[in-house]
Amino acid sequence: MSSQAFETHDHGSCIAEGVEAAASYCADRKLQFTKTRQRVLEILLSEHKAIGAYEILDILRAEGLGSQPPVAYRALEFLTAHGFAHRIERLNAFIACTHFTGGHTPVFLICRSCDRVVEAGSDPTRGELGRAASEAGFVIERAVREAEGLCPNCVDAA
Amino acid sequence: MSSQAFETHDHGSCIAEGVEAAASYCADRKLQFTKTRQRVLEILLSEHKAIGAYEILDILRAEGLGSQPPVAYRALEFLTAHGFAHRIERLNAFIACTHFTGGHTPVFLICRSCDRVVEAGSDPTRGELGRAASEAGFVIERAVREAEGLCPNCVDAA
DNA sequence: GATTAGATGATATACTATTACAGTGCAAGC
DNA sequence: GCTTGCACTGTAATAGTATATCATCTAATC
Repeated sequence: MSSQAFETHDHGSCIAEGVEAAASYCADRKLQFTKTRQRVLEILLSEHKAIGAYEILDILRAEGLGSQPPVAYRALEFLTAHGFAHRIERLNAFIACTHFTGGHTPVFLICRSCDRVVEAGSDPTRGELGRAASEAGFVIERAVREAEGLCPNCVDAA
Repeated sequence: MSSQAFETHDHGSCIAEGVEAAASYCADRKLQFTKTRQRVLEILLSEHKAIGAYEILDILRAEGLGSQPPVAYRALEFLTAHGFAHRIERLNAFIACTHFTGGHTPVFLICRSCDRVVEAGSDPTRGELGRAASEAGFVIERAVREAEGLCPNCVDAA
């Protein structure tokens, strides 16, 4: 399970399964899973780290898939809009979704030492944010929950 | 109380109290509450909205307090480092602290319609983030909890 | 074949943030 | 009084992130 991503795992299957899930989701809904979109998703899946739009763009450029910022941002917008990827606000960067089940409200744990980012599921109405919102009569549409700190591996190393 | 800031309130006292609290905190600790720092705090206190660094800079420039980005960023760094202001990651912008009590882990409710931002206190170890972190053995150093949606006033208006 | 919606290509620009270095003012200790 | 150190300021340059705009293309539909 993905909340275990701080541990070693069969990462090849992360990539294969992620692409497969997105492809079949798109096929079902007649969405265009174009070459650029697929490649960006693969790039995001290649590591459990957040990757900046311009870093992605560099790779696309090297592969002849586009050279201007909108190319990367359009693909990222598609991927995030459909839940295949998430934006990490704290880092102004993006990461592949590892809890792809349709709608969900992710929580992220960002290690400042090894840069790995782990996604965990959550209930948007619970937690401190949900409590504050219900007390104030606020209707949450999107929640950002990101924690920065040290992952178990880096805590042990220190 | 500040979680009531979606409601009408005596806003003049928000500004006066905020500046006063910061001034006395700095005096106690021999921190320099310089003119630029104070002015930036006043600007942030002037509305319960997040304000961008360049918007602040425009005001400083008009008042002859500095014209280059580092002027604004230095003041903002001072204010956020000492808890007088917070950065809203979702908006790449800043807001004055309304729960100034030393150390705390704020939660923000951002109205996408009227742009008002309300701060509520929280316990960093509780909530969905705390739960995910403790399950993963992750040590949280900084938490970002921001919800975007509609405040009570804007829900009623819609 | 005409229309339409979604995707792409390309240019330009806007917005956000940091690095670097020179200069200034002030207080502590000699 | 001098100088040393430190925090703050001034300024220029640059790095990093994101969007607007407009033209073009392509596939599905009518």
